[in-house]
Amino acid sequence: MPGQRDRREPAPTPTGRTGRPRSTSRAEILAAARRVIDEDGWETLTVRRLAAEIGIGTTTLYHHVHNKDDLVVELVNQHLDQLARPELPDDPRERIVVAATTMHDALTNWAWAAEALTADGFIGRLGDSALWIVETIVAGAVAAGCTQGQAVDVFRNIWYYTVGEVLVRARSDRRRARVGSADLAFGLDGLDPSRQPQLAAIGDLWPERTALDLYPRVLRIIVDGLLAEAARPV
Amino acid sequence: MPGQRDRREPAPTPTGRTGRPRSTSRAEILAAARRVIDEDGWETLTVRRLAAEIGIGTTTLYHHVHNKDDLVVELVNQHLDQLARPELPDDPRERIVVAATTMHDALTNWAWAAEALTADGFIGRLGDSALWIVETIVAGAVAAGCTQGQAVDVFRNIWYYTVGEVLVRARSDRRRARVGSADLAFGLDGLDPSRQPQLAAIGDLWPERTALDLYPRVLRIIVDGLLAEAARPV
DNA sequence: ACATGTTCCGGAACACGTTCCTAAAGTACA
DNA sequence: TGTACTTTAGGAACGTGTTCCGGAACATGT
Repeated sequence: MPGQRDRREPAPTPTGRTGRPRSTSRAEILAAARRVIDEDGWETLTVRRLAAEIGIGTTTLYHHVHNKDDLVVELVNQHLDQLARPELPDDPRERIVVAATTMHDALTNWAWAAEALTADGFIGRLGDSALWIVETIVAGAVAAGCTQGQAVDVFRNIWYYTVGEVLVRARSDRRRARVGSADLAFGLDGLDPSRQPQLAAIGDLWPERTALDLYPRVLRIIVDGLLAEAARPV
Repeated sequence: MPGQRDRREPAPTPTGRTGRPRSTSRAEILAAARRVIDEDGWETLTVRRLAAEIGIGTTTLYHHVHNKDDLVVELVNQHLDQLARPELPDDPRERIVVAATTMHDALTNWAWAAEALTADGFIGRLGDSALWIVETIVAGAVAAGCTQGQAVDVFRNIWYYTVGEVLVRARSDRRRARVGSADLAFGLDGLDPSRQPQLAAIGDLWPERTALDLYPRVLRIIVDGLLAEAARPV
């Protein structure tokens, strides 16, 4: 019954392979996904929509991709792949900062990438293309005097902070878009000054502060602190 | 407009009300949700299951709760509410650390609480019971010499780090439980030593390092750094 | 008693991600 | 040519969160 589709079957390719030939490829799926996102936005990327875009059955996707998370992680990988490799400074500490900032910016600029961060064990699914960042940070920490174990800690904690920053910001943006008001996004209105005097006093300062991008500065603070702690004899 | 903070009405409004009386209450729903989680685990908490537990129609839930996220956030709020208020030290810096650690521990100990963190604008939906933490941190920063704006920054960045830590750990745990192997959880096996020499060398050190709980120490580093930066004249 | 106004309940239905299972479309060998 | 084997395709169906809308259940007015 199926197969009456007008999709051209790929070349016969009599290369020793047996079984039914694939009608589509993982690459084609990823490309279509990017197309959907670019054209109609991240929110419209559903499995069915994606399948329709290619002209294949919905469930056929699952023979090329484990699940949607997998697909998104792959998209982010692909995206990080095309990232321009920044010039790395000589100072190991600065190398760490540059590498981390690169990844941070890449994740922030593509809002939908934040979705991938919540996928189970995202880091573990990074491709070679993104691993250079991890490698750079760990190597930088070692070069700065850390043991290997401490270097892992350095990366992990940088990663924690980065993920949190990207995620919280992305989620707050989404809520702000839905609610409409920037103040309401953080809900710091209508609180009791007698119980939360400082918060009540701050009030409208909050959204204005949230607009600031302090990532590089705070990142430096964290890196400095971690390296200093590692150097300190226990 | 949403104002779910000032919802203080357990009584079903005895008199003067017109219309059909409620057959259930928000409180009852929350209690049932806790019961389901405690008995059969967080994963089994579905909208239908919850409704069945109470004996009401599935969609009736949505007249008492905006959506499932809302319910979870409320559960976490309720949970933070019952948290023992720790004794706060005199040193403002230490007060910050204690407050942040309290929230961190609360979120880590209840794995399902991590789910709430991914809800849009979680902080903005915190109830009075949890706001004391925010207040404490902000007030502590001010007491330590920060301007109000800097105090907001201090809290925000502590929050970023905390969310990232909790979330990444929770997600890694989940993946590890599914995959089985601890090494695979971070996927640092089978990488190319010529391209990622440091990572390849580290190998099995990773899971062992991940097991460490460095939150308090790194938190202190961040707090110290942020306060120092705030004190530094620009 | 009946109509009106108001509030709440819940079944039907939808879109989503995902799994199962059978049929299709090839190759390899008789 | 036909039969066996192998690999892919995709429809049916499930469980999920969520919305719509008709009607039930009350208080009040006539």
